Amino acid sequence: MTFSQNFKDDRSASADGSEALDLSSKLRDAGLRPTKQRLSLAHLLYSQGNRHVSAEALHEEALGAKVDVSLATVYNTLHQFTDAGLLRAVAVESSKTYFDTNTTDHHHFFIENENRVVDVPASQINVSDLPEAPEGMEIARVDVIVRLRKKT
Amino acid sequence: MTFSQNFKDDRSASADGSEALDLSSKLRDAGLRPTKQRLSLAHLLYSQGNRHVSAEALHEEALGAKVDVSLATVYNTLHQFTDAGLLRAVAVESSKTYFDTNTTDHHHFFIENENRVVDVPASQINVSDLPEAPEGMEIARVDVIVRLRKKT
DNA sequence: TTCCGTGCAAACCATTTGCATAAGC
DNA sequence: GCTTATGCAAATGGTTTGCACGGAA
Repeated sequence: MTFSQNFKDDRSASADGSEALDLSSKLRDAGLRPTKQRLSLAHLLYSQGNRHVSAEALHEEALGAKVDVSLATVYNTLHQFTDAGLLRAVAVESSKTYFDTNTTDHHHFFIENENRVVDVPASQINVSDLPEAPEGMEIARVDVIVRLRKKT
Repeated sequence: MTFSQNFKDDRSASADGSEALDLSSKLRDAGLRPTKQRLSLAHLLYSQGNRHVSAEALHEEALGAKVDVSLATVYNTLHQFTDAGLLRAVAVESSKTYFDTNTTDHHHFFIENENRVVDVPASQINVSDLPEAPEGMEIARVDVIVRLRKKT
């Protein structure tokens, strides 16, 4: 369920193949066939703690790790993972979409001049007195984005 | 649509001068030459209370009102207004950028299936216990987006 | 074998840019 | 007149789609 943030060997599966099995079942549980590409991307995404990646960045990372995937497949995979609840799309005003490997309740810093997203644990921000949702609507989620800029 | 709209609390509504003069000075004060196109777009934006528009929607609205502007000029104008503090860009995950005529402190509902943005007064949401900004950074703004979906 | 997933390239859509013309001052 | 805006069309950048091939069940 949760992934250790301290992987000593982050490139290859452990000797008994347990990480590969973990990822396989994670995908299978989500209704996704554990194909080579999906497993490789899942490994890149989930073996380094919480991350915020764009499709393009993940694609380059994959190529750098000798994982041969097309950009289209990276997009498809990111969306499939998101639909399956394995990832979460983060809304910032930049034109790119960022995918967050942390799907638990939390918020974000957005560093304006670097276009970078950083997690803020839900416990560190208190949001209260939410307004009522209009008739027939319900609150799906509350996102808090704390925009940071360089101090002048 | 008309110049004779009711403004309950709008202090910029003119007492003796025309609205055109108001908009002219508003633009001038922002360091922008009050050209025909900018005045027309400002009129569309600011004569109907608070709005959230996309560039394309504003362009169509302008054409419908017999205001002849190109889409490129609409984009340029929206960004100039935003840089000048007359508008605010709203970040939602939709691929489009929305511009908000309300530049005061407030938050947003985002209606997921309609891709629509609605203001929430700052007074209706309480955000506290914000985390420290990292070294050398400061908090530029805190955006709260309450995502709404149709109740099932 | 039957599908589903993948790769590729072309398509798409929102947005930006370069450059010649037109408008403010 | 000198400068700044505008319009157009072409370029861009992120993302998506259609279709033929290849791999998983």
